[in-house]
Amino acid sequence: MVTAREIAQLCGVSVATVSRVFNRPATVSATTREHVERVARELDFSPNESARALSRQRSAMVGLVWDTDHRRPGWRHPFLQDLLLGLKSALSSHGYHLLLLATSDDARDRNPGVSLADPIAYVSMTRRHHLAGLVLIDSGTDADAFGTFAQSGLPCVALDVALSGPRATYVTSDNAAGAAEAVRHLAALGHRRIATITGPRGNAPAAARTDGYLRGLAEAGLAAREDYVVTGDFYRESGFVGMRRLLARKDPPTAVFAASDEMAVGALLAARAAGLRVPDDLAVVGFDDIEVASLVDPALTTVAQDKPGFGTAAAGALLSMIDTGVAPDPVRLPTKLVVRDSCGSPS
Amino acid sequence: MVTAREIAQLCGVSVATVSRVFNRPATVSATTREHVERVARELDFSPNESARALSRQRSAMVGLVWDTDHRRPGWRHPFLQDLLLGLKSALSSHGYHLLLLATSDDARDRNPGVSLADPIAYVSMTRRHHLAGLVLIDSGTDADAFGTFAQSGLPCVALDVALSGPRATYVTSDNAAGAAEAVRHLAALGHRRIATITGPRGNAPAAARTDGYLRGLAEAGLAAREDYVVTGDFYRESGFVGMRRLLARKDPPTAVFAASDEMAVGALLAARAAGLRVPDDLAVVGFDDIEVASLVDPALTTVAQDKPGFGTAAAGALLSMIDTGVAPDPVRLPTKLVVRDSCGSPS
DNA sequence: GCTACCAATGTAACCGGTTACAGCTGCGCC
DNA sequence: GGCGCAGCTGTAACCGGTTACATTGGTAGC
Repeated sequence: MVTAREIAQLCGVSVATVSRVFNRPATVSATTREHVERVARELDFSPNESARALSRQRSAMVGLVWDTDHRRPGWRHPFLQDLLLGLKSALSSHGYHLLLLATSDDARDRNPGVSLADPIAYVSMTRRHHLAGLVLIDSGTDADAFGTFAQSGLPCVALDVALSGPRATYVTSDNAAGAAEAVRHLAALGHRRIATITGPRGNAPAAARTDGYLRGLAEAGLAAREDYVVTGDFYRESGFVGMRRLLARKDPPTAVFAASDEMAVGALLAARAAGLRVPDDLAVVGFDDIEVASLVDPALTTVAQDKPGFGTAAAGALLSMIDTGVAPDPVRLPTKLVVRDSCGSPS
Repeated sequence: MVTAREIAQLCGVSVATVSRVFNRPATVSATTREHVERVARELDFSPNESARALSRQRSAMVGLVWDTDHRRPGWRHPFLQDLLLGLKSALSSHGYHLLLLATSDDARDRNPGVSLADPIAYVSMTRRHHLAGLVLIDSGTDADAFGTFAQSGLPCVALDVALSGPRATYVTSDNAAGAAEAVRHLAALGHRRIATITGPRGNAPAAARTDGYLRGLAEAGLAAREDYVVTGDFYRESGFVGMRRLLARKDPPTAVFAASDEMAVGALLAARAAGLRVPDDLAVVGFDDIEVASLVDPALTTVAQDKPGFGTAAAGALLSMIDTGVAPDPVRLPTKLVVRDSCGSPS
């Protein structure tokens, strides 16, 4: 690895000048700048990141806090891969890398009831590594943990969790609009008894989807019924159970909006178990557009989220916050209704 | 952030001693060691990682090279999330973090034909960040790129790509054994005409699965037939096309082993399109046990890979290589046949 | 011709640790 | 008593950059 000192010697200038060429090119005369740049290119020099981070008190890395819920080992993020892809490509174009922060499992064992094991440990790691900012992935319903981040003063952007602070913002889908569109779609197909299986209480996207469901009903001129709202937890099994409960109602619904594709799949299975045909006897709409949505039988009509968009939006918000020091407004990504076969065709 | 200097002052010792307490505790007398440890704990001190990396010429970070194939934008790793989970937990217990390396998309645009854009850029980034090692995820069939890593002298472990060198090793599933078991399972169900849809040429796991297929046939006392081997590329569509070609044979197979679940799903669809019932008219086995395997209809019998095992094995191999300086033997993870509904029950 | 100022560059302190080497102390042993 | 050695600790150089401040030379203005 060639150092700035060597470049400086070869060019007959001081290290300070070499450093300036890379950091404040405008303050260096064109002649020397070009000379240094040429030599640096020939020797394949680029500044050592550890030294740079130490000196500037700031590295070219952004931390990713992705702590899986201890109580739900089977939980998977519905589109982590696309998210990472989006993050990576947006960050790379600004020269940043993504550091996947890991706390020891010990911490999680010490705090068994808490989904995000130890926010303070993350903040401390962030400082020790001089990270430029943090991306926080929702890992359950533990809003307290996120407060620690917002108050830490570190630039951070949360995904699907409302976060606000002088240096904190978040990105989420326009969950309410997506849910409302789904419900209007069902209503347009002639359904009048439309139920919903919601996400867990305390989860912001879940709440927004329920709001959207109610709004969609209102927009379609339908009355909301309390007995048509059952609470799930985003997992498949809760969709199955929820659907079974809905079908046991006196006046069972003819259509259901599930707040996640996993639950929609569960609902599909429950319908099949009850001897109902989808979409003829029951219409189902999901939310997320995960990969399996197109594979189940019938293929699931669902509200698609802009998966890579999450990553690029998060990176964009974070980078602007790092550069300007002020938190941009929260980002609300548009959703898109993907019509497949689980609702039938317009009658 | 409190520094070692402050701890030293408070304890009335030199910074060197504080440093030794954290790095070579044995060389410090018990009295001072405990004193320093106590004060450090009270002030929540832990060494600054940038400074430490600079000084030691080695950071507590491992790089992840995950470059998606440019020619196949839709490609997704079958189990990236589990892999990361495994990696993260194994690394964290040794105090390491995972740095997701990103090259600018420019490089990829400059070298359009190459799946792994710019191995040299990755090696250089690794050096600049003083990374302790690299984890390489297979990103296509571009074996040349991996040679650059093996020769760089950096400790690196590849996933599903044979890599060897003084500081290089790899982890993979026991693909041959898994494939052989799948074929024996089909033979045990009475099938005598068993075909396969392979992965792409030049891909090591694909080749191993084909070998296993042939071995399985031999073990079942069945003769291999050239016209029962069609080449796919792991993607669903190639499974569809491959199955269609197999069904067009004079003497079509009654069972097929697909070298990936995606292709198995494609085969399922092709069978349905041809009016065949699975498993009655055709038995299908896949490989990977991705999430959709359990969701398709009929649920797919498949060879499951030890997904988090990949991560923990890779981390283990890498850490031991970092500590000892010598490359451990390649790891071959056992697979497990998961019997579902796509092959029917024993006749 | 002298001063004021600006642009370009060098000097040196600093970021916060690690570690080779040297110094000191106390002990055992001849 | 003196020597050697081991154990502990301090001193200071170093890792490789960044940047506040000083310095230099040149130019414009009066």
